[in-house]
Amino acid sequence: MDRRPLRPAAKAAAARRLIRAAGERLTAPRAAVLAVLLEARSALTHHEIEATLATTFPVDRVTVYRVLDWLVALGLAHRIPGEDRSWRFGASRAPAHGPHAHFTCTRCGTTVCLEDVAVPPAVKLPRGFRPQKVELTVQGLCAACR
Amino acid sequence: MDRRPLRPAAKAAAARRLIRAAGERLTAPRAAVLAVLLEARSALTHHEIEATLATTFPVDRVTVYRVLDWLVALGLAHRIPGEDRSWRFGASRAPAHGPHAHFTCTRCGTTVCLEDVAVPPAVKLPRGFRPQKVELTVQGLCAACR
DNA sequence: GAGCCCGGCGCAACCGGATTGCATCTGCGC
DNA sequence: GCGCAGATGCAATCCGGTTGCGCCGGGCTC
Ligand SMILES: [Mn+2]
Ligand SMILES: [Mn+2]
Ligand SMILES: [Zn+2]
Ligand SMILES: [Zn+2]
Repeated sequence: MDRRPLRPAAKAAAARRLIRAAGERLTAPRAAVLAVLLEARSALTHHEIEATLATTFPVDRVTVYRVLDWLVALGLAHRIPGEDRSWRFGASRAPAHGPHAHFTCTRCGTTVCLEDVAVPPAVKLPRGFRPQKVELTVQGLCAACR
Repeated sequence: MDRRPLRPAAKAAAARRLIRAAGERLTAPRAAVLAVLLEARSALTHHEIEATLATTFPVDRVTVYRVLDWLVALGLAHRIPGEDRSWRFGASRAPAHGPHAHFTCTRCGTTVCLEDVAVPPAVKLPRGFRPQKVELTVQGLCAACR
């Protein structure tokens, strides 16, 4: 999987700006984790985030978990359940990051957001069921794995 | 969650018939696990299956895992990834059990197959990506939990 | 700039679903 | 019935994620 950073310095600054704008306490681990998500070309597992940070700014794995939870609660990131019983995290770029589909490669596990795929807003449910959220995931092979 | 059996004896016979028809070795744990799935009104976790069997025909939990894998590989059951990092299993009733959506209650965890909800057959993917399977999951509250 | 304090951090222990290794048992073809 | 490939049971292990707790430091107050 390709997760080369896109303009690391700019993303680090953007991360700090986003945290400040949210009125939250700015700490080095928070900025570092969010910067990694902003730089990434795909949604990352906890392990991938930790590994990316290891070379530049090691952060305790529990802290990474807690920062990710916090980012999700804040709406700055979203959590994507995976086939492999681990979660992947992606930055929520737009302020009101709407529902969107995801693609997961069955071979390498890479997961990307499909921002422009419309998720069916409503499906027919059994009587009395109330929908809250719709999740649409496409599985297949990514361009690199074909 | 309601998982009262639907005609247990008939389902047990159906389970044995399905395994025989598949040309596979018929063992007591296999028949018992498949019967539980056929009787269930919703998709069950490994734990729920084990608990259901405990009263009538206790099966080692590792065996349950292995039987479930085997049923999925055989196409007699399908595996639904859940929000809670556990899997749920449902019998695949039709021989060519097509793609269908699922509903998961965010309160009690009950997961049911929505056999009649059309899953979008094709979504626009990035260049070079090849789709294999589409998964559509609706989260919300079930009738009992509202 | 120094001090305070609450919330964030690191560390170690823990949890639970799932997997693996291996010896024993058994369904079923002969 | 026999034999054996393959299924089962048991114990140990793995691994993603969580919890408890003492220390630390970001940011407000003056
Ligand atoms: Mn996404
Ligand atoms: Mn189903
Ligand atoms: Zn791939
Ligand atoms: Zn419910």
